[in-house]
Amino acid sequence: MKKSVPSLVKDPELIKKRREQMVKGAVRLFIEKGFHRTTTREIAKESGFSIGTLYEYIRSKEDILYLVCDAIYEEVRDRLAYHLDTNNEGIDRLKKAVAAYFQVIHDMQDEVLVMYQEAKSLPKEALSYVLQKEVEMTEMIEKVIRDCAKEGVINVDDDARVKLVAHNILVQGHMWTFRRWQIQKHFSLEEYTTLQVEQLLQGVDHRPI
Amino acid sequence: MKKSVPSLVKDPELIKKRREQMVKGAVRLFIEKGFHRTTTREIAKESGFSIGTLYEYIRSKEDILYLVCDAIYEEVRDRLAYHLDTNNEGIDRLKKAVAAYFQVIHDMQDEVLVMYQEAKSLPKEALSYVLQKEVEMTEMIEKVIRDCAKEGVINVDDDARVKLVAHNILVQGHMWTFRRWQIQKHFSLEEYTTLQVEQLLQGVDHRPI
Amino acid sequence: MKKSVPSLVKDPELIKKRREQMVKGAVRLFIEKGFHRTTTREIAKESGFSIGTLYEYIRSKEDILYLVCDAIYEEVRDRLAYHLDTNNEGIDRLKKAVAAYFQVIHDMQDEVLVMYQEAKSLPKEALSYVLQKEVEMTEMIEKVIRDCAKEGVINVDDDARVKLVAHNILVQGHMWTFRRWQIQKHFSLEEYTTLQVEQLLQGVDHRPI
Amino acid sequence: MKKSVPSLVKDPELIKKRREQMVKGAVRLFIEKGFHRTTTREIAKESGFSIGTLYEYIRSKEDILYLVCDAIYEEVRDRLAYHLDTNNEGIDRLKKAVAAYFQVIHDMQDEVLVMYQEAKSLPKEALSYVLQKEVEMTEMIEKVIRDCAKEGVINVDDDARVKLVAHNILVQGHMWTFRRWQIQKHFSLEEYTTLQVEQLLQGVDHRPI
DNA sequence: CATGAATGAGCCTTCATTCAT
DNA sequence: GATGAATGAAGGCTCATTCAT
Repeated sequence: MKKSVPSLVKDPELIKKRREQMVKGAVRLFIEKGFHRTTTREIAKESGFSIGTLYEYIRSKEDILYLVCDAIYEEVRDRLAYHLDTNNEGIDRLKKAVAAYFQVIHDMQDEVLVMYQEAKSLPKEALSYVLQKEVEMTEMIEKVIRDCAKEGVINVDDDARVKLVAHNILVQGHMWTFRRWQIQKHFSLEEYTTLQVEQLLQGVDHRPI
Repeated sequence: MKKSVPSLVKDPELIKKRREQMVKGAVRLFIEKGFHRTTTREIAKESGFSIGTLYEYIRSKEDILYLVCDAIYEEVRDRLAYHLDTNNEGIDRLKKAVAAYFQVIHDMQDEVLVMYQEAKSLPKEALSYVLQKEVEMTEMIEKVIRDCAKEGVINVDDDARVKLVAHNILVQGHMWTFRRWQIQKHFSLEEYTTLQVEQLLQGVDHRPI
Repeated sequence: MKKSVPSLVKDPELIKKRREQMVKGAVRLFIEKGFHRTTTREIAKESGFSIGTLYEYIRSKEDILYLVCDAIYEEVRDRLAYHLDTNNEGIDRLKKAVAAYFQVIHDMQDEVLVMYQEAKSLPKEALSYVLQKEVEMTEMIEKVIRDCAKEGVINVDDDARVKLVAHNILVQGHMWTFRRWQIQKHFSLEEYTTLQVEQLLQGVDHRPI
Repeated sequence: MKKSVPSLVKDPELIKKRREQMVKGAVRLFIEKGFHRTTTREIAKESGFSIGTLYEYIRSKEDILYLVCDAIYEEVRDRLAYHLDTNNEGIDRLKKAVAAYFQVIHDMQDEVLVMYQEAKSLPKEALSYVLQKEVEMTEMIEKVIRDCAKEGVINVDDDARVKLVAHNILVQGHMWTFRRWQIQKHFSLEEYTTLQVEQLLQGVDHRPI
């Protein structure tokens, strides 16, 4: 399911290492000036090698964007998965999940921003792969909601509503970075999290015991 | 507060007319291929005049982007304002506002998408002007919420919560276009509106009498 | 049947003029260092305009090569046609034709050399168009042979032989430029022409009265 | 008289073996895409070793072209020499020589084509060496003609005419590959050979007894 | 005012060659 | 001797912008 970017270099260890450098450098630059205004030479330099070497590990500039988006998604998902793993019970399961998710987004603000703003420049096929990750993220959140519903701590009758709530949560995460110039002026992350959870819970007809 | 784009042409009527052509053409192209992949030549052609003429009415390509973003925001705001004008009472005021807002976004899906995706490429100053419009939009929604609160049909105690709810509504509008590949597969606009309003109302602790 | 190279410039007069400059400059450079070792920048400079302007009149470097080959063939053919026009009778018709052809090749030695050496780098389709010109040239020579045969001054029974003789003549023309480092050391153009005609005539079983 | 290409490797056996691989691979690629469009990496791969190894046996890409041209010439000449060795008498000596030469060219069509098309890219000095082989070939043919003349089976008075006829034969060989898209459509190799010999013989004033 | 030809900085990418392992 | 990762000069091409007509 994962699209692999071909490389002229054979050693897989080296490919991994160099691509990590590359992604790191590219993210820094994309954050600063966006994908289109960043040149491949700048990326090479920021990554610590020559333009020739850069092209030993990718075929085109778009490959870098794909690598960047892929890496960011991977990290977001891994971090989230890690936090969701903790055994929470009852309504806490959802609360902690939201908090964890918001925290991950917060920690990776710039990266998340870049990814959502530049992914559209991906070639069609690559874009599909990346969007698939978004679907996976949604499903992770959906699962938490469904689990809570099964336990009876929240009341979300139909599947459509589960989907909607999941999307809402996801988007409220993005909102923390996309509207930061407004939101973060008024709320700390904790406040934001608390308030959104309250909104959410009432909304899903949570009845405290 | 509005940033005016200088033109070499004097006749204001003409400026208006030409820029309307220009924005219309540019939006079509930006929707299709994005700001960076669209050339000024293409914009001129799509607008129905020569590249030379194009530059009689703007100073740089970025000016076009500003004009486009400005025009789209203007239209969204105007349409929304028009719908909010209708005299609604009680909780309907909010319901109708949300519905109207979602409808406007729906009607202008492509334009909204383009604006939010490309605005980041605006020069700093121009970006500020455009973001200001976002603030205005938020305030329009905030006002509706506050009015409802005053009437007592909803219960939003503090100002922070008002802001948050307003932002949530706004963002749920964007979500309708940004995640359309997911959302619009599962919901019609009416369903989406109904469900989101339900979520919202429960969330703002609306107690039906 | 002629493949036209698209241009961004509209004025046909200008296109013609600029392309003539371009072909002239390119031929000079191709003669000196070949197609692959000549850069588009050099061609632009040699033609007297900027690289940007160059690309207003062509789409790719290969277009230049096509223009060059086309122009050379056109000129060779036109010159040849002009000489064949003269009313000759009897065996003179053939003698004069060969002489005229050799003379044209001689006058355009460098151009002919370049064309035959570089045409292979043309994209497939363009190559076909150019090879078509070669066919036309062959047919012109074939006609002369056939006319002499009809008159009875030479004796070439079947069509295959006509073709062969025509090709031989054509190739003996190329030989004058391709093997010049050998041939032109030993013969003047007149000597070469005389000798080849002699060979040719005996070969086609010419019986002097 | 043979220009030797320096190698970093000492073992002459190895040099020979590797260079044979190299030439074989390079010819395949040159036939397919020409010298300039073939990369050294491709040649290394096609030859079965690494780019690093390739450069152990040559100094530059042009060395490969030289090796290729040299090898092809060598083979053509050897094959031709082998066929000329047979003891023929009278006019058969010439007939068989031409037939043998055409056959060799026919058997090595692609190689011959490549050599004549790419040799021009050789550095000046290397080109001289290669052209020298052409001279040798011409001399081989000249000798056959002269031998026949001495025997009195053909009548070629002066040396100039011998040279010319030799060149004609040589070039008619090339013609079989260079104009194959025309010639081979109309003639089989036997037909071509027969017809060309007829032309030739009549031309050199052959009087059958 | 309108036109469109001219400009050239700058971009992405390739590839012959080197050299440490 | 063999390998292949690293290098960077150089090439083809684009496109925002200008300016003479």
